[in-house]
Amino acid sequence: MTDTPTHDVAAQRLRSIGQRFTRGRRALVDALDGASNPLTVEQVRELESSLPQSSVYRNLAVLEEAGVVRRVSSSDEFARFELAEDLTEHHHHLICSVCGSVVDFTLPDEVESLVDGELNSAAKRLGFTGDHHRLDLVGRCSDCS
Amino acid sequence: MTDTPTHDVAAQRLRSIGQRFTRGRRALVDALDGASNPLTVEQVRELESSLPQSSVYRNLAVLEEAGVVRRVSSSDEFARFELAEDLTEHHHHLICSVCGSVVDFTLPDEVESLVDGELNSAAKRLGFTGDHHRLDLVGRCSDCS
DNA sequence: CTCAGTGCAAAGGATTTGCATGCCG
DNA sequence: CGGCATGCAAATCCTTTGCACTGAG
Repeated sequence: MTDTPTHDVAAQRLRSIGQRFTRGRRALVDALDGASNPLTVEQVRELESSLPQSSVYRNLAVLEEAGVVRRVSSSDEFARFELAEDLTEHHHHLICSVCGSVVDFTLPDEVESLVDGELNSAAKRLGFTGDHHRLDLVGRCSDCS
Repeated sequence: MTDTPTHDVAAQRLRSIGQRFTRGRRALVDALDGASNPLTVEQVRELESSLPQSSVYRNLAVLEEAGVVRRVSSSDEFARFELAEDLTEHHHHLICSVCGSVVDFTLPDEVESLVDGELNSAAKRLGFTGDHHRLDLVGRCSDCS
């Protein structure tokens, strides 16, 4: 078991910060890898046979630090997590302002390039060092319309 | 006193949801109006002679519901607030991933239109009703570089 | 053996809420 | 007067942390 490319990368990045790729962390990566949207801590725990929440929080923090996982903010009070973009694909989020649900979508490459160019020039102007952009559409999902 | 256009709009929107434009709420609007960036609750309280925090939270919630104020999420655990965009100007945020500070900036109109078009077509495709977009650049501010 | 990882339970901290008082309409 | 707004303090609830235990190397 293991040895999907995602597992390999996760293992390597963890190792590079002196951390192991344990069973619990594998479970987290698998849950996020299998989901098509960012997951809350509770959603992860439902998917992965009730891991203790403290371990989920702790390991998500470790995975985030290793650059395997990214924290996503929505409109509700729950933190959500997804795999880092270089393990998936650059994408954006539709965020429901009523229920907080988050759905992924992508944009054409030309649009991405244009946006990146504009953002970087704005950043430079303001003495900011850009890392990545965050482009979301806030509205209502089909359930909450 | 009062009767800046912003005050008028705020008063009207509050009235439309059956709420008053009280002194405390005026203070919040003034604080946000005077700032060039989104403010945390504590920052608001420093600016406006120590309003009680419960009132700040409660009134920001009311103002948000009235469409006068918008909640902004950063990379830290503090909620930040700014005036609604139609009371200011459409803009974006540079978010420092280290200290959580948020700085406003704008993009050329052509870019905005293009992005909106793309987002709306994606939203339609997914049964989502778009309201507004959120385009931020995450990186490091000059202090945290 | 050693030390990171785990899990439980308790603590932390931003935010919310209950309730008595005060003020605007 | 009547009801919304206020302010204090206490409660909430997501998240973090302390500590003893377990397991991999």
